[in-house]
This record gives sequence, C-alpha cells and structure tokens, in this order.
Amino acid sequence: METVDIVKVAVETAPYAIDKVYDYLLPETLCDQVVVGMRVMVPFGRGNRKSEALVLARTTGEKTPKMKAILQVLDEAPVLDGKGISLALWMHQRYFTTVYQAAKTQLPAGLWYRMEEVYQVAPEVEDLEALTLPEPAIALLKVMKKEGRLSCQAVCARCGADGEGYLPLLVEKKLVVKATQAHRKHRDKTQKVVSLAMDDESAMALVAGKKRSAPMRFAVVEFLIAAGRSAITDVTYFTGASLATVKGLEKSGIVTLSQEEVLRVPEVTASVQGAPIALNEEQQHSFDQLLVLTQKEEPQVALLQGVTGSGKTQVYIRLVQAVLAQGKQAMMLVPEIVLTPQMMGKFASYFGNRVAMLHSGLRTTERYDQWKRIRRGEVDVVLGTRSAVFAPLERLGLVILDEEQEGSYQSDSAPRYHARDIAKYRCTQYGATLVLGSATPLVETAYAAQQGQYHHYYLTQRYNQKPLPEVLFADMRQELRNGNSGAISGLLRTELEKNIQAGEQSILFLNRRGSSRMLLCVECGQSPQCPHCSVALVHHTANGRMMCHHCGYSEKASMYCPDCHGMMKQVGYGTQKVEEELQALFPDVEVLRMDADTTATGHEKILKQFGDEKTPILLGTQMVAKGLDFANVTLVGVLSADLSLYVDHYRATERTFHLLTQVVGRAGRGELTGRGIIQTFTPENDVMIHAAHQDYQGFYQTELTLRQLRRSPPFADIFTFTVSGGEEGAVLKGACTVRDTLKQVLSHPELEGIAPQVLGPAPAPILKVNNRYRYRVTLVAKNVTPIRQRISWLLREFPSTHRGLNLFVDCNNMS
DNA sequence: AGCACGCCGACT
DNA sequence: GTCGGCGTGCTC
Repeated sequence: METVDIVKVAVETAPYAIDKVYDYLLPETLCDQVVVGMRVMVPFGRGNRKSEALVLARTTGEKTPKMKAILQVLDEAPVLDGKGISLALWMHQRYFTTVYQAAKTQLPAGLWYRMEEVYQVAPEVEDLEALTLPEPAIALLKVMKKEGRLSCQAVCARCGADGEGYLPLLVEKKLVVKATQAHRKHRDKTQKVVSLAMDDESAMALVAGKKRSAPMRFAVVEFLIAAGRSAITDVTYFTGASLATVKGLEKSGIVTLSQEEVLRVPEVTASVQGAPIALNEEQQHSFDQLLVLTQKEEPQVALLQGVTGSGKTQVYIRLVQAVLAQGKQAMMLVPEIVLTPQMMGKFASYFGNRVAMLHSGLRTTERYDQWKRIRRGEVDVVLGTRSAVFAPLERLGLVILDEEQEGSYQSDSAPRYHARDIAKYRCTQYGATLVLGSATPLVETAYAAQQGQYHHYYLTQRYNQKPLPEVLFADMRQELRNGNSGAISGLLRTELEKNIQAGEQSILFLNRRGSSRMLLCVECGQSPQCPHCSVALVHHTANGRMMCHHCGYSEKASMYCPDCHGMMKQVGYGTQKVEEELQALFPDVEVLRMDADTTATGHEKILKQFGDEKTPILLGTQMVAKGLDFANVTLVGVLSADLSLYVDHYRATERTFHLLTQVVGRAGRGELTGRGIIQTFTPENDVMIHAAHQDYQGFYQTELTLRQLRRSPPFADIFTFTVSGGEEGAVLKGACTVRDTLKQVLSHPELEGIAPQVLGPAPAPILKVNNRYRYRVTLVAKNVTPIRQRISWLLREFPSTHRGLNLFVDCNNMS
C-alpha cells in the first residue's frame, strides 16, 4: 500500500447523525497550501456535492478505497488556531452540535462562505441551432454560452422567470451542468496607496523644472512631501490631479502605487483621557485579591458580588490595566452594549485604539475587520457582547463577565452556548482568570462560590454612600376590594403626586411578560389567532396591523369581529393602556413611554429627553430596568410584580428577584434618597420581601432550598428535548419515543448515583410555530459524560427512524 | 413491461 | 441534509 498525505476534516454538510472526522487525500498541488485550521472544499456524499470542511489535522497514512481528495483551499491563513479547534471539539460534546457548526460559531459572519448553485452549458454541446427546443430555452443557452457560469438569480435577471423555468429541463437533458461555487459575500477592503519612490529632494528636482508645463505632477509630489504616503483618492481630491497624472508619475518611476488593506473599523471616540482611578478601601481590597489571581499560572474563577452603584466598573478597569501591564490581553463582556454607552466611553478613554468594541450595532464588515485587528494582535482589550467571547486574543489573561446573571449570555440559536461556559473553557486553555460580576448572581454561581469552587469577593457600599431606597408594597387585592381595578394603586398615585409637586422624577416599570396587547370581540369573545402559530395576534397601533411575533405574519386590524361582526376591543396591560390611565390621573403631566414598539434608536432619544428635560414620568418595560442612572429619580414603581413569578420555568423566582432588585435600585442614585413601590397581589411572598429589602442572601437561601427539593440547577441539570414536525400526532408519538428511549437507556446501574428523571411529553408553551407542532420531554440529570453520551446516541439515532420530525436538545435554558 | 414514488441507508 | 438504489404498486 502506498503512503499518502491525508487531512482530517470536519465537514459542514454532514448532519449531526453522521458527524465525525473524515479523512481526505491531500493532492500534491495543494500540499504546501493546507495548514490545520484552514477551510477547504471537499466532495461529500453519493452525489459528491461540494461542501466546506475544516482541517483539524494533517497526517500521512495508507490510502483506502473510499478516500476522496480535497478540491480547493478556501483560506490563505488558518481561521482557527489549535485552541479554537479544541474549543470546537468541546462545544461539539457539550452542545450536541457538529464540529463544523461549533467552529463556524466562533468566526465572524464576514468570514463565512456562501454556497451558490451555478449553471453552465455542458462542454460537449456545440451547435445550439441544431437542438429541438422551445424558443426561450434556446435563448437561455445562448446567453449562458456567452456569459459562462450563471447563478439561478443571474439567469432570471437575464432571461426572465419563464427562461429560468427551463433550467431543470436543460439540466435533465444534460445540456446544462449544475455546479456548486463558494464565495464570500464580504471581501477584504483595499485601497490604492501612493508613495514617493525616492527621497523628497530627488522627486522635487524631477518635477520642479517642469512646473509650468506639468503643474499637476508638481502638485502631486508637493502634496506627497507634505502629507506622506496617502490614499490615491486623497491625492486626487486634494490636488485636483487626475488618475492619469498619478499613473504617469508611476510610469516615470517617481511614485509607487500599492494595493493596501484598509480596515472598516469605527473610530474610537475618547472625549478625554481617563483619569487615574482611585479606589475606596473595599474596592481596593477586591482589586488586590483579584490581581493575585491574575498572577497565577493556573486558571481561576472569581465572583465579584457588588450591590448596584458599588463601583464594579472601576475595579474592572484597574484589573484590565494590571493585566495589560503583565503583557497579557483582556476581554470584557457585557449583556447588551447599546445599553452601556458609559462603559464604551470609559474603555475608550482608558485604552484608546487598543480596545476593539464588538457590539450589535456593527455591520458585518466592521465586525469582521475588528476580528482581523484582534487576530493580528493590534488590540489588547476586547469589549463586547456574547459572541465577543470568541475573539481570537492569543495572550488572553482575563475575562470579565459583567452582570453575569443576564439571560442574553446564552445564544438563542443553535448551538445554544452560554458565554460563561465558553469563557470558563477558554480561561482554562490560557491559564487566565474569569471574573463574574453581579449584584444578584445566579443561584448556581453563588453556590459554586459558597462551595469554594470560585473565589468570592464583595462590594457592599454604594459609591455615593446613599442608603438603599425604602420600599413599600401596594396590595393589589386590597385595591380591587376598594373598587380600583386600574393599573395604578392609591399608594402609587399619592407618591407620584408628591414627586410631581417636588419636581422630582419617577420611573414606572411594567413587567409585560405573560400579557400582550390583543384584540378581543366584545360579543363572542374571539380574538384573532395567527394562521400558522398557536398564538393570538398582537395588536400594533403604530401601523394598524395585527402581527404574529413568531412567524412574522400580519394582517390589517379590523374594528369588527370577522365571525360575528361584533365590536373589537383592545385588551391586555400594555404600556399604552397604562399611559392612558396616567393621563387621566394627571392630565397636565408629561409621560414618556419606552417599550418594544419604540425602536432601538428611539430608546436613546427617549432616555436623553428624560435626563435633559426632567420629564416627570418615564413608563417602560424590561429595558428601563437596566443600567439607567438618573440623579433626579426618587420614585420607582413596579406596576405588576407578580407577572414574571407565574411563568412555568425553574428560573421564574430568580428572574423576578433580579428584576425587582434592579428596578428598585434605580431610585435614589443622586443626592436625594429614593423610594420604591411594588404593586403585588402577593405581598407576603418571600421573593417580594427579599427583593424589597435588597436581601440577596435571604433570597439565595430560600431559593437554594427549593432548588434542592425540585432538583434544578445547581443540584441537577435540566435537558429539554423538543420534537417538532408538521403533523401533531406524529410529533406527539415521536416525543413519546424520545421519553421511552431515554428511560430505557438511562436505567443503567452505572447511572444510579445520578438518578435521571424523565418527564413528559408536554406541548411546548407555544404548541405551533410556522405550522410546525412542538412537544417537549424533560430530563433531569447531572450534565456528565455518560449522560451526554446517551443523549448524543439518541440524537444520532432519532432522525433515521423518524423522518419528517426534528429533534433538538437544550441544557439549562435561560428563557 | 414500464415507470412513479417513497423508503432506506450511506456519506472519508 | 441529499443522493442513488431498490422495492412496491399502479398504469399503459
């Protein structure tokens, strides 16, 4: 047997069921080009369809009859290093995803290839006139013969839709061949740069004599001496010279033209250089301890638990500075960067152009160019949201996860990774330190700290030394008995009045989870449903339409019921309704409203207006709970504190606590002491009481006991299996098979200590989305290798026995 | 007999 | 996922 070069690859088009490391022959012509971590093109499957693949390793070995050869190399340099490949392999195990998917998740979208079907006339077809075909088909062939390879879209653009209709026929008659072509949507941006080919004096000497006859040549050289090497567009813009003049200078050997890459990176605007940071005693203590961690060789995890306003950011910045001084790099992750412009400003002022910001507002190209900057080592600090955790820093020394309890750290599409887990894994790879920052950590995190797995540091004092706001309950049951069925209790109304009188501002928070604005027929009680999903359509007053938030369906809102022609009425506690109620209570008082209907760019405007104009009342949903810092706000009201408590989710209590403490923490940030009002139907509920007192420890103890009883994290992990498909009966049957198979494979003596528990099937909270029914099976068990292996086996086995059904699994879902 | 469709299994 | 092979069953 002959020995050949072999590449071991992860193939993109191999679905999870058959995902494994495939061996391909490496042709001699590509031998020098292929490096581990590059993407290549390979033939895959019976039809030898082209697929992308990632080179995981190179070896030499015996050629087997099955082995095919790689076709093409797609990268000039590796897109992942060894650590990135290890991470992909780990994600594959951890998140039940293919290795390729896991690798792709780490890369910026600007680097992704898009596969395109292209058509060209078969080489053996010579005489088009001799063919007996309809007229449009002949025309189509003529165009193709002239233009070469054409995509389906290109065919349509040139020959119209009926011309395109003949494509399948021509392919079938083997007159046209179909091929797959990979191309990247976003190219590297380059520009032509002009520089002098000699020293200033010699260049000047060459053009000065002809200043009269060739003034433009002179002007260009003069400009280049003054400005140095410049983009050709700048040269022509500032001198008025034409491209021909510059090219002429190149021909004479006076200047050189070169093609250089430019990065599309938004400018970092540091208004001022950051002043040295003075830490208070408590901050200094935490900082000192954390600094010691960063100096260790072994990876470390620390929880920095600081009450709102305790100045965690100062500690972070000092820590990043310290890590940079050690010659290492740092990463700071935040839940939603558009809500933390202060954070961006601070990092800009302290780290200038050494920081790369990766936030949702960036274009694909900008994000890609930031990635290139990071990979080249031009950046020492990365500040960004969830996906920034993959930033290719080679000397990673520190990762900070601010507001670690936030659900946005978990990806909402497959693979549903959690940035905390990825960060932890990367820190292990680099021997780096992970700092989890929060006022109200997740119960799992606090538990790990309590158990000594994480270091634990506290910041207990508010930076402005102000006491926490006093919190009062408004018992909404009593309000109902008193005949007030509105959204504003008597107590809140009185307090709002006081604030308006005093010229102080108030924030009202409406927790809208579990209610929405829909239309209801007064006569028959019907409300319009989405035809594709099992949800009521949400009424949008802005465009007068009813919309489905799951599949995007919308229809015009009608005043009358389509069934019985009764009057339609809007129901549901939307912010709009509350706004109306406020208007009725305080007719002369301005109210600002901020919710999902107001656009993202609108938010900043609204917040600016609220800060500048001292508008008396700001009314909003989730987004007002986070990061708002207004000195003049002294009253915060939570309109319906219970709503998030009765969601069927193991995190419902925790989330309610986070929300309430956050909202109440908005009051009294300035000189004035604040107060909070929580409107609830269950003021005696533990969560309400703990939140009112900002008593994290009390909440934690109660919740931990409950979690232990209910077997939820950190005591067990919750795997959710979702079966989906077009036919409800088949889906339910499939879900039953999942349940039975799980029960069967998990009743093994080896797993006795884990005591896996299988529950369900149950319909998903929204049974039907986009005409697909979904049923769920829940598995409660520790997320350990033997459990994962069995789940993986089920996921691989299921598709072949249940065609038409789809099965996926999530672990410890945040939402 | 000839073909359409759907099921199954393999994928380096 | 996507393809080809192959069996079943229907039609000409």
